[in-house]
Amino acid sequence: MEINRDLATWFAEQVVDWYELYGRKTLPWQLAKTPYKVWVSEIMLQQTQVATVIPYFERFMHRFDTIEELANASEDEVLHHWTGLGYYARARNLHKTAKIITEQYQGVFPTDIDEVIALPGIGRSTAGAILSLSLGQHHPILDGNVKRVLARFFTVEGWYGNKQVENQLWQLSEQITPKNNVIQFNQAMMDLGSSLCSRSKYDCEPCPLNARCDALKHNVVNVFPHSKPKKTVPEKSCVMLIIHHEQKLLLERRPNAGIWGGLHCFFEFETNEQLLAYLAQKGITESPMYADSFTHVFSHFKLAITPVVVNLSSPFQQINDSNEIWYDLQSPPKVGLATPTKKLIKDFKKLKSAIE
DNA sequence: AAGTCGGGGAC
DNA sequence: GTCCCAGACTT
Repeated sequence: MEINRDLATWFAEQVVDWYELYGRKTLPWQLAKTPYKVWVSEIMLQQTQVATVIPYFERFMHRFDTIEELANASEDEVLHHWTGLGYYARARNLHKTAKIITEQYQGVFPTDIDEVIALPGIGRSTAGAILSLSLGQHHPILDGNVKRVLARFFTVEGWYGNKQVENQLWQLSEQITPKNNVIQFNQAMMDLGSSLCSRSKYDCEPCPLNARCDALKHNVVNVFPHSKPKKTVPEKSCVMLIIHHEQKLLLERRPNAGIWGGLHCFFEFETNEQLLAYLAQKGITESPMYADSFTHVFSHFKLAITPVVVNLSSPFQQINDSNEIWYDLQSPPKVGLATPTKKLIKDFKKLKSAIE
């Protein structure tokens, strides 16, 4: 879709002028801006709202104040600072990339867009955001906010999870992004998308683009962007084994591939029979105690979890699996925890007294 | 092109 | 309850 040049110029001017008056300028990653800060913020902000990110960002930057500091940390500690944010591959890729930058770029964040896109966890939009926002380089971006503004302004049909639709939106973003004032423009598009042009609570009256917005003109703002075709989410169930001995709980580190990759969790079994077989195989004779199950909800399925507590009278002689740790309730180790694990640890005393 | 990967906030 | 959010990666 080819955009009229005058329209593109007008669009950019409107957006930049609006930013000067109403845009966000004092978010934690906007103060004393560096590529490192913008990079960390962009990764945290993937599929995650600004308000949720802010406290995580502050803690993360306080602990890892340079790329080198991050590169030298253990993956467990990085995941520890990510606990509760979700999409844990983001944290592992962030750590991996910090090592690459330290080793291959002398600790300096690369400034070539193709080199940046080649880094783990950074795609075209995030790379464009980092280099434009921190260094003023001329790159278009296409996050959820920009997609929504463009889909409405140009009434782009179809769900933008679809590749065809996304390509079309990229072409629009390329044409609309101005050579001058890229920093203000890109930031403004995200601000606009998350405020006046939000999905449900949009407010067109004060919008700087309302004079020429196609969706507004045809009174169809509410149906753009077209939403994702829905389907029912599957429900699964599992049993989580909490092995307990003298204020210590046994956890295992999960493989990086799959759900909760790299995080520490209780032993998870699909069925109670599998759990009992495991106890028998380990020679554990103390009887398991069953607590009330609860449901943990993911984007793509639900998981009904039944906690099972076993009080060991004497601990295993040795832990021969390096992925297993005794989690000391008195002095908790800094490792990544899945949210249900964190909840179970927090509620452990209550849980225990309820079933004994 | 479709599926995977989280958790929380808004409604 | 539903939907969505400053997406990237695997298959």
